[in-house]
Amino acid sequence: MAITLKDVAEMAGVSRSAVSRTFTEGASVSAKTRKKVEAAAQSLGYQPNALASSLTTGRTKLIGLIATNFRNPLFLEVFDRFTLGLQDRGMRPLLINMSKETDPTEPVKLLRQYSVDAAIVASSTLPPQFARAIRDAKIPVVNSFGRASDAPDVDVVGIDNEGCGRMAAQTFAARGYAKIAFLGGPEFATSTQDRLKGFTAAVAETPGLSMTHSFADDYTFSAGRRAMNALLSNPAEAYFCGDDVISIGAKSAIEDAGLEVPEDIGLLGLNDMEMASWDNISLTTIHQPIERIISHSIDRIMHILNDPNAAPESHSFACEIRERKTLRPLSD
Amino acid sequence: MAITLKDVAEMAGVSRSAVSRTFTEGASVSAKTRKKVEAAAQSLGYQPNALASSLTTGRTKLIGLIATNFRNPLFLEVFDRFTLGLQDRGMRPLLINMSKETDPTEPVKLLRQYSVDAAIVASSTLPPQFARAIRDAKIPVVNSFGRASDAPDVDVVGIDNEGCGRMAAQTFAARGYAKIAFLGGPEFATSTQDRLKGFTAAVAETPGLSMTHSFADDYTFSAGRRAMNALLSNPAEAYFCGDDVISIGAKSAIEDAGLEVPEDIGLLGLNDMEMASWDNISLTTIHQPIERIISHSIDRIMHILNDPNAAPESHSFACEIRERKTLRPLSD
DNA sequence: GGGCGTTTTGCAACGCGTTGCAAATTTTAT
DNA sequence: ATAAAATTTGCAACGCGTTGCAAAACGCCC
Repeated sequence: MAITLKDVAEMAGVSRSAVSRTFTEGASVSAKTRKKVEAAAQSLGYQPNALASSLTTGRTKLIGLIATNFRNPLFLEVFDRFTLGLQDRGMRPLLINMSKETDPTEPVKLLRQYSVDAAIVASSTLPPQFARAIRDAKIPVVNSFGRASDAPDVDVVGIDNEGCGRMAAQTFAARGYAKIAFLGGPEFATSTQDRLKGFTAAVAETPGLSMTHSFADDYTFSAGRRAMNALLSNPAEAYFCGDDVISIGAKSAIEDAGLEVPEDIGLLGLNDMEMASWDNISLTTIHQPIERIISHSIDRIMHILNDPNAAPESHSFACEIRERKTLRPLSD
Repeated sequence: MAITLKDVAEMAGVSRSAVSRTFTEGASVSAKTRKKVEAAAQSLGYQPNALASSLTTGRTKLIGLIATNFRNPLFLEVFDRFTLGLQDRGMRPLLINMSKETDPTEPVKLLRQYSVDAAIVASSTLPPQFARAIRDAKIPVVNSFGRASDAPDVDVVGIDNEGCGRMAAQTFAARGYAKIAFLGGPEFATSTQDRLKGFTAAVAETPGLSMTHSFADDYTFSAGRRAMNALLSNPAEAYFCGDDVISIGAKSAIEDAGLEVPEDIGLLGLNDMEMASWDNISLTTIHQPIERIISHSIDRIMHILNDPNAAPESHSFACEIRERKTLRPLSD
């Protein structure tokens, strides 16, 4: 069927090894055989079979890319950057959709069946044990958007969620909001928990601040809307939402109730996805440096591949406020 | 390193073939050897190596999924549904990002190196020759969101773009708009061309209608905004935009200029992505049945895999208007 | 031209499973 | 119990490349 090594070898009048070596970086072939082989390969349209070669080399250049939030606009950028970044380094992303399930058994099986070189868990909602299960199967893994740790047992790169929580509360305080609230994403997510922790701590440290908290059960417009509707009977002055889309849903509920943002209720999002800056949305939000998170994640993967015994590291990037129109201006 | 067939065979005290057959659908193994083998496999944690087996079976269950519009929110649904649909059928998507390039040589090489069983070109902007190049490499392919044809040389599933163009013009006419316009997506895309064709035809057939046309150079908010800004010196009464995000960008430009939608200018989108229905956007748009397009695409792929000589088919789904708030109500 | 050190080359085995075939075993029929 | 049919099993070759090793070819020096 397809053209193989052997075909090229015969046509070029050399051994199969010679052909193999011409296609192997840094192998020993004389200029003249290389020439012959390349000519033959060219004329036959030969493409080395990456999977066959992986059998002996043990490298497939396949990277499992596991994600959960397929419907969240943030992931447009995430997929775009991961695929491009991996492609640039000669790796191929094998995409695994875990939005329906959180049990690691199946995906781990799959990663092994396809002998991926490594896996990236790109999710802020999968529990830490998910990535751990992959590591336990001896597959190098980094958990992007995961929970930072001082003593990580798996590589993690993400943001400083606690810091974001603090920043949110401080931002509210600086703008004169006193009765503030945390409207997180799914409660079980570590990112939500950590942000709440930071938020709560900052409130405790700042005189005059009081808080309540609640959660949206999904990173969606309708979940945000639902959650805010439930709060409107006795609303806080400002809400720190777990995500931009949740914020937008919340805003919709607020406006439907005849209230205004930011006059009646302030809203602070998180992520800074592209649409947050669109002027009919114009959401004040905490920017997450996705580009850096992803390029660092890929760097870690490549690093671990070169040094399989590298100790796991945890890296969290700081975030910053993007001032737009859903929060009162700074009070002076 | 990893557990192999041989290990299991030794532990179970049977031949390698026996083990292989236990894991092969419909192979002949007695109940008692199967039991022994399964016990051994279980205790060793054996996972058959899909890539090694692909060598002899010729099937990898890998499907190349090629996309271009990684930043368009429509693709959230596209990726979600494709990955889930393929997973359900035991296939694995190998994701290829072609947003930076349109030359098929590299991706075709890649598809061959990884011996994908088939490829899906999920793009309305890649030219038809792209999918054709894959077919020429003897890789089964379907072009989702591609250009329909009476005599397709590649499987295509998409929407009736010409019909959408007509529908847009007729919708405008029915609402009393006379001076209407087409604000397409990228001009080179066949989808844009076909819609323009249908739009133009319907204008010609309908007395009292006049039209102009122009293009946004990308499926983005800023491209839509830019394009509309250029038109505002002498605007039409209503615009049929090539995409919802373009519409949203256009709306932003209109409102910035102090005009109102739909009072001053009507806007009709296309795609009906989730955010179009959010009430702070509330875009009247033409709904594209993505779910059906994708499930039909996957069905075609599976069909071609079962019958490699299946003649290419072209299937286009009808679209329908989703009435919201960017167009005047029906005049009676 | 002979001797010595390098490079290049091919052989053959290997990686992990699959499969045609013939031998061995089990089942069924008599 | 025996013969015939049906099933199950193992052997060995194969799929496509890679790689350690020894042999061959090359280059260099005297």
